Amino acid sequence: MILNLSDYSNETLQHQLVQQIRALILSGDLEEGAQLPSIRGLATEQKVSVITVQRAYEALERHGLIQARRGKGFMVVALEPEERRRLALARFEAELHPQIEQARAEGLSSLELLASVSRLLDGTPA
Amino acid sequence: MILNLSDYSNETLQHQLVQQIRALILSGDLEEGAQLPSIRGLATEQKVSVITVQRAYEALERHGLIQARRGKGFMVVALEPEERRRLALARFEAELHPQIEQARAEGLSSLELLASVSRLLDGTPA
DNA sequence: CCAACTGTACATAATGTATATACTCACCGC
DNA sequence: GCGGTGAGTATATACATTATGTACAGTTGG
Repeated sequence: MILNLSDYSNETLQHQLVQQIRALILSGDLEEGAQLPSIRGLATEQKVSVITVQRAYEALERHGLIQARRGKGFMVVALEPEERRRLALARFEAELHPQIEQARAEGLSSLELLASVSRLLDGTPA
Repeated sequence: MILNLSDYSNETLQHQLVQQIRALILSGDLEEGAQLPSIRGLATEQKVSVITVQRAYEALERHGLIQARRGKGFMVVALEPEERRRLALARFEAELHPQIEQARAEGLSSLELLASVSRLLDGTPA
């Protein structure tokens, strides 16, 4: 599995794992029913501890994205494309909402924020 | 000082302090040159430990928003309104950028993200 | 049945957060 | 000038979170 973990990131290893596997699932790169690497396999491959992967997989399970089968491993659950889109949007908005509140509290207007977001989005193709 | 700290927030007490005092400064509610409450004073008022306030004030000092004077206390530095706006925008964009990257990695398009942001911004007056 | 692989559980160490307290510096009144 | 008071700064400790390493229990295939 192609993952890009950094020991220098502000994000915990666990969080990096969750985010990157989540992206593979919600984008459809990891298909429903697909088998995830075993906890030990991924820990060895990514040179992290077993518990780090375990905790990441548990978080993804709580998010409803994967399911554990003891003795078999974890696999991707079946989600409609619309449901995947809904989950992605929900996460984005949940993260964005407090940032907007803080920016407003700091004196920025909706117009300024919208212009800022547009600039960030224009930086890369849709 | 009117602050709203919650023991039940996902954010650390320290972070809550930083964000709320930062908002008071950048919005202009706390004027340049204004004296901040002493570390002990604010700790007593907000019923938190002295070190919690100390760490928050240190962070705000690193952000360039306040300055310590031993024996005198901390005070708000002089910032042009345009500089305050620039700082507020920089924070917002720094927080938003990784969220946009993650949302894209999860399969969302720029149009979807822009629509989402607009919805969130339309929820409250500019 | 047994070996190998799987997830799950547990003990330990390091780091971050928060509390309480002590030390040092600055200011002000006598 | 000196002492008291209040300021920031530093230190020890406890707790929560993160990560490592290892052992236990379940599953599968030969």
